[in-house]
Amino acid sequence: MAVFRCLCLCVMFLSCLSDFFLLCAAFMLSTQLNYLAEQNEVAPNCVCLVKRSVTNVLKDGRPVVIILDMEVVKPADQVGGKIGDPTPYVEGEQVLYCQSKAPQPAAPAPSAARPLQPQNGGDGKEHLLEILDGYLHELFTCYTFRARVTNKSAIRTWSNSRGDGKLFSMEIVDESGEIRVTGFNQEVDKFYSLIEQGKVYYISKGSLKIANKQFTSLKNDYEMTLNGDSSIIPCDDSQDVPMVQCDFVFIADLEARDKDAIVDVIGVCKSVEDVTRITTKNSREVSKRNIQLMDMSGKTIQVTMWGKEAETFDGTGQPILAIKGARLSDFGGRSLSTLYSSTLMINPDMPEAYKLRGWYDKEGHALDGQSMTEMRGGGGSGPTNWKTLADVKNEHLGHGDKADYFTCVGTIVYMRKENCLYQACSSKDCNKKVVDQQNGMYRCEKCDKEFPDFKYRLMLSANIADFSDNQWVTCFQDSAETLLGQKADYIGQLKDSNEAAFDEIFQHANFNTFVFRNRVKLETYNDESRIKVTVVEAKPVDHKEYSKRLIMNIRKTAAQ
DNA sequence: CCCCCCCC
Repeated sequence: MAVFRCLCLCVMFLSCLSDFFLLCAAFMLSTQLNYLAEQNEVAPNCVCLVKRSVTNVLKDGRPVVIILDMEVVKPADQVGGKIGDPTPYVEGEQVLYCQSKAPQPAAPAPSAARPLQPQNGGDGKEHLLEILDGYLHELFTCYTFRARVTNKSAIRTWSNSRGDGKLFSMEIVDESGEIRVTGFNQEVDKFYSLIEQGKVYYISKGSLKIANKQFTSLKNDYEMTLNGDSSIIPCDDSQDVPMVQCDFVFIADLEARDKDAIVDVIGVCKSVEDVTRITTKNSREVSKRNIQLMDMSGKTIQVTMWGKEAETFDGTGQPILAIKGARLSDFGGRSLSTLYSSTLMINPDMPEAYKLRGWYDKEGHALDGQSMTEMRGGGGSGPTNWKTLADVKNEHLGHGDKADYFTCVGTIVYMRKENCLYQACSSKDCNKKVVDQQNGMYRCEKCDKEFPDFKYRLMLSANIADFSDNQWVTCFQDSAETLLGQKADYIGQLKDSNEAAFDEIFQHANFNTFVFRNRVKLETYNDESRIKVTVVEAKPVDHKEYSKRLIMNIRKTAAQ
């Protein structure tokens, strides 16, 4: 079996080298072809047959073609100068470039074995496009790809007005690029069980169709459909066929991407939530797990994974996670969700993964990261949403339907001693304020009971400040005890017995600095709206982590 | 010829 190891791309390169209209700017011989240059076989105006090649696009749009296999069919000295009138390749003008426009209806395809002949006349370029287009279709129906299956879907059935059936799809990659391949009905029966993800196959005689970019992150304008003539044969000698190709987007850059974009991302799995079961709108039950992914931009984003992947995902040791083909959502600003078609790779053997691992173990681990996903109404597990007190006001946090949560570093500048303690129901788990019956009994409305005793609980109003602003906040029991450095019952005892010692606690606690996690919500009483900030948690400042975050922010500001 | 992809 003759095996041509190339995708459609090579047709363009045939044209670039052999036709009379187009001239590509940069060709490079791959190292195994160095001998051609060393033996002076490749010289200006020689005629070459390009058998295999890959292409890259430079930042300025110029294509660079790397030739993997090539034969000099006519030495330069037998050609006698330049042939025709080549013009520079202009982005977007060529059909056969892998990121180019869709093919027009195919012209009669020339034989793949026959060299492409130039046509005379002024409409040569358009005519050429038609011929090239024919070549493209020809390739798909004649040529054999030797490619690695990087993703294989489950078998799915459909039923709609146009009929019903079953299908599967897979993603394949070779040295020239990647493409999605779909098989329907009989092809499912014929090939599905043969295909193993990660393995290499000879795949031949597919049909060509235009890819719908809405559903794929693959870098190909085309897709292949298997048909009755198609064959798929396992390939044992497959070391040289590349692994999955990713085009990673920095997490920080996801801000600028469109909602619903399909993207490739890589990051450290910074934290993992427990798996949960949810019921969809179609009353289907599915497992779900959120993780926070962080990369070297110091940004984190929430990634939701589903089903078996959610159930089996193991985030211990904070692995590197690469996802090819995740969907960008605008939930919480920006978040990601995996699709059925996503490829998840844990600690993949990729340079990006090693770089991230090194960075994270050295410095990244100490960062909380700035999240692209703003969690609203989240309890304890969301990402840290660092804000200055000025940010809280400028960004109108808490003005939405649900409360907002933010974290700040704040210094206590004042605490109200008045009414900081209240007498609470003494029964376990009831913290309701009791009414002193003035007869030695305390009544709890919630429990609808009278008790001979009560417990002191704290509800402390504090004014905290950072460099940008200050803010009144309310602390309940645990956070108030943290701020005051004493237990509520002890503070209560002192209040009744030793006012000087009670005052001393407040003196001592003033001007201490904490990390505050806060809930903020607009509250309205007596037709007056004001922001109410409640401290959810107060903890000591981790100065090492705080310093690293400040340095990161300085770097970021300096880079702007 | 599918393209469903979930929940907050």
